[in-house]
Amino acid sequence: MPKADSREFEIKLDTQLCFAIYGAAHAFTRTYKPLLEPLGLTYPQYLVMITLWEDDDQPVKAIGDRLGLDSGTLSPLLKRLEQSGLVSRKRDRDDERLVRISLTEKGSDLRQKAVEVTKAIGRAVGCGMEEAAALRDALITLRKRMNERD
Amino acid sequence: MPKADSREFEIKLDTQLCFAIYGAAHAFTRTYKPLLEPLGLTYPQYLVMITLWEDDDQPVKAIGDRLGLDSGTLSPLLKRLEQSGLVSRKRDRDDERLVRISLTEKGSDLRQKAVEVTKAIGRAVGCGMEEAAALRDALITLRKRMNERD
DNA sequence: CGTAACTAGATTGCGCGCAATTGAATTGCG
DNA sequence: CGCAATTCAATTGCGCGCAATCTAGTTACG
Repeated sequence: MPKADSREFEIKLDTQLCFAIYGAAHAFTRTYKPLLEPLGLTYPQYLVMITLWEDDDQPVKAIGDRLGLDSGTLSPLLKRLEQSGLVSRKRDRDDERLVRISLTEKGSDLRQKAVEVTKAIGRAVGCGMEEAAALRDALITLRKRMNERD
Repeated sequence: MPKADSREFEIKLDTQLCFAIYGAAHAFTRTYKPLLEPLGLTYPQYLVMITLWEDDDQPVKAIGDRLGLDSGTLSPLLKRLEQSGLVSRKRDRDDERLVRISLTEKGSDLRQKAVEVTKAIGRAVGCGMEEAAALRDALITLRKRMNERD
């Protein structure tokens, strides 16, 4: 039994929740990478495309709120998606501060291939829907608690 | 009930486990950041320090295996830790391919402050030990399954 | 009306994270 | 022994992720 003294308190990597999350996050990106490569997307770009498939024609800010990313991340990312011909960027006529991001036809069509990626990931995760859903909800709860406290 | 056709299959961001992990990982780094700043560490640097507090004088490769990072990430990171005076880097005498990383006295001493960070994170997570441990184990299992399949 | 506060997006700078390449040291095999 | 294959670390290049700063457009308030 370790003493309460700071000099004796152990910091064990394997017991830390944060390290488990860190590792799982990397495992996911590694699993996604080869699946998204044929679509010409990185994982964050894939997330942006999902938000657009859910709701087309959104301002950058809305996408950022949805994904928890700021313009420093999104501006160059969206420029790359535009370069790939998947989205278009136009100023909102009524509020010229806004840049609205819309799917091109190519971007819209990509969704069909993305569905296969989602299914492949489901197989890679290799656990039941309920188990995955429970884990997901626990993580969402955790995130909310952490965001509240600071 | 959506049809099995790819054109109809929905990809809902909020139902995706990967997005929950992605978000939780970012929430953790955001929570760690202000706590680690006084120590002059980033979160990945903190992970490296933990592995060294557990086992001093390790080759770069061993640290990489432990954390799942490669030399492309570790080389510059370790150089910054050396710059901060927390670690030293010396070639192994017996096998000159290896660079052994050791804690300096300053690096060793930092552990006491790190203990307080760990405790603060525990409070921020704001859930019981058993709950956190269960979540952690579920994530470790998930990671293992994903790494096996590719 | 006009200025101050606010908001949206872009840019810069820095630190990962990872693939690919390089170079040096070591091991293995004929 | 000698050469090929392997291993380790460093480097390069690219894409996030985020803080800080900047510019332009909008809103609020006197």
